[in-house]
Amino acid sequence: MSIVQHLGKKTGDISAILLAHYDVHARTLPWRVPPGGGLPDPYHVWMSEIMLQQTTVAAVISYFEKFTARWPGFAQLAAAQDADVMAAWAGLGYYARARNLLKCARVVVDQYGGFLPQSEAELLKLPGIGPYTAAAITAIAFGQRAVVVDANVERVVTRLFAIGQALPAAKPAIRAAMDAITPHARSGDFAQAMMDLGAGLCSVKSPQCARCPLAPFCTAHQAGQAELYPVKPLKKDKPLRQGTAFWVQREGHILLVKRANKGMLADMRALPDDGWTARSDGDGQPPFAANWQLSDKIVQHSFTHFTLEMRIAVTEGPPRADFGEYWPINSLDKAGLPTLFSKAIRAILAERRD
DNA sequence: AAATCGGGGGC
DNA sequence: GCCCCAGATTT
Repeated sequence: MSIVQHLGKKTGDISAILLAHYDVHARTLPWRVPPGGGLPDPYHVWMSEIMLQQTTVAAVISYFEKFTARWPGFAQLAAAQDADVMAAWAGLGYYARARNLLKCARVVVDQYGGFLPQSEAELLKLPGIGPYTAAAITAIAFGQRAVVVDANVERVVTRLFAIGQALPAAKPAIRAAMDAITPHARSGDFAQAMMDLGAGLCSVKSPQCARCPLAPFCTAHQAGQAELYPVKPLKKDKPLRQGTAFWVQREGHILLVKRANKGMLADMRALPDDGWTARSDGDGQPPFAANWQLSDKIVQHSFTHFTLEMRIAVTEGPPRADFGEYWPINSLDKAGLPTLFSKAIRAILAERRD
């Protein structure tokens, strides 16, 4: 018997009860309008959904405010300088999203008259918009029914129906179950209600089933095993890589470079480095011959699939490098550097204060 | 199907 | 320290 058949007539009860709960308990977020307040601005929905990919609400809020204040709509964003957008995204991570954000805004302006297409299939063709984001925009911004599945929904649904298959193999079953409980009216609110539930009561570690409006429907809870779902795949161990970054100082400025347009931290402004990657250590070779002094400070930074220990070599005065740009030390916070290099700079400046 | 791609918050 | 997060894209 399939999950959908097993649900029977309870599917409507789940959405009705959860929506009633959402009407009272919805989180207030900058990209939302209160329940019953009509549809939000599609530009805001799109912007928030891109920023929220694999990123917590708490980390996104200030970036959302900054971006929408500086670029209030698709037209303004499409006209922005690439480097300005990349710098504004600095610190949020997954920088391919920033490049795709800009690409997408330009496609919307050039090919869609400045408005997002309203069909899920058409949204799916746009840069940076995958199955989750296309469904979320369709439901939340345009009020059309769509089946929205993110990590919160995966957790809530696997618990509701005790789906014991491991991720990612469980995804088709999860989607089928979400499809079965998604209402035709207010499917956007329903999706957000499921996400609020996953971010709050139905948490990873210690779910608060006693306060959950869906507890009467929840198979995992009834078995006292909510925290066992979803079943995750074993994760591989992260390698430790060694690398070096180079601090080239001249007359109150330091040398910054633009990283390659592929791979780690692509297109971002950065300190020169010795070519470290996720797969191999750097070669330790500086960008040019000089009197290099190796700092005692070592920056440790953990990425998704490896950890980097980065040493910092310092040189001052001539020779002048014939590449990159010299940036004023006292405004390095405005250079738009990824966190790894911000850490390195803080380390050197702290060393000098000591 | 598996690997790649950041960073911070929670515990 | 480890786990996770409003995933998409490439390999």
